[in-house]
Amino acid sequence: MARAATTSDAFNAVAEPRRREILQFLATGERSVGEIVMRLGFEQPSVSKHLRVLLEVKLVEVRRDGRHMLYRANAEAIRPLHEWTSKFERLWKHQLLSVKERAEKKNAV
Amino acid sequence: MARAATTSDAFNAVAEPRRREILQFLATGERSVGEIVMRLGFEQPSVSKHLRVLLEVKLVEVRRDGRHMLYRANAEAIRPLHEWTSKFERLWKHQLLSVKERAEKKNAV
DNA sequence: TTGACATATTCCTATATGGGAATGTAATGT
DNA sequence: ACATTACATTCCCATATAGGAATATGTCAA
Repeated sequence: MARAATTSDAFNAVAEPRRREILQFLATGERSVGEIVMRLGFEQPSVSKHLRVLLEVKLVEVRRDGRHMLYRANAEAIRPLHEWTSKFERLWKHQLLSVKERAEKKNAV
Repeated sequence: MARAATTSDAFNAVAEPRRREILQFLATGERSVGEIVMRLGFEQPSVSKHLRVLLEVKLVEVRRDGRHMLYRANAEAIRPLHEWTSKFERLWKHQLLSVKERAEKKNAV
């Protein structure tokens, strides 16, 4: 089997750095494709293709306004990622503490 | 260009569901490859290969104990993902609120 | 040394990209 | 109707998988 499709879930969709940039920009508000192109400096077809992937996994939503397609982030779809990573929160806090303690012990000697 | 390598960063590494399962299991403590195979039921070579990817992006660390290789999660490496998703936290709380408000308005009528 | 156990690597292959270039489609103004 | 603006889609291709099967490597025990 090959790698799972980028459209298979939010995890795969946000693995692409440019899609993360687009999402972050959209977090500041609804934007047209042209505005995204202007801001991020990617090729227009590239932006359209990335938006399609984000749309398929519902990370963004669209509405038409005349000739413009206005995209907005759907933060709800990012929540599962946030929750998954949260499972490790306790662990990294603890691990950081351990490192700190070892460092202090060293200094004490 | 093709898709970025799974080993290019943590985002790409955790896009694979099985690697997420392995990481979660390792969050409960240090485990040998055999234990992971037993617990998750994947083929041993598959587990080894996934662990290699996780290792390359430093999501796990290893040490040898006799014939066993003991892997543990390095939660620190997951933090960037957590922080990236956190950027949308305010947004999804707000969006949820909007949905709720619309629902209440509807009920009020 | 030999055998058994534990893990890693290699080879193979179908599949899914992401970028670039070119082209298609939809909506608006005149 | 026609040109223009704003996006979307298609085609092509180099590249990177992930799984399965087979094999290699490393470690300990007798």
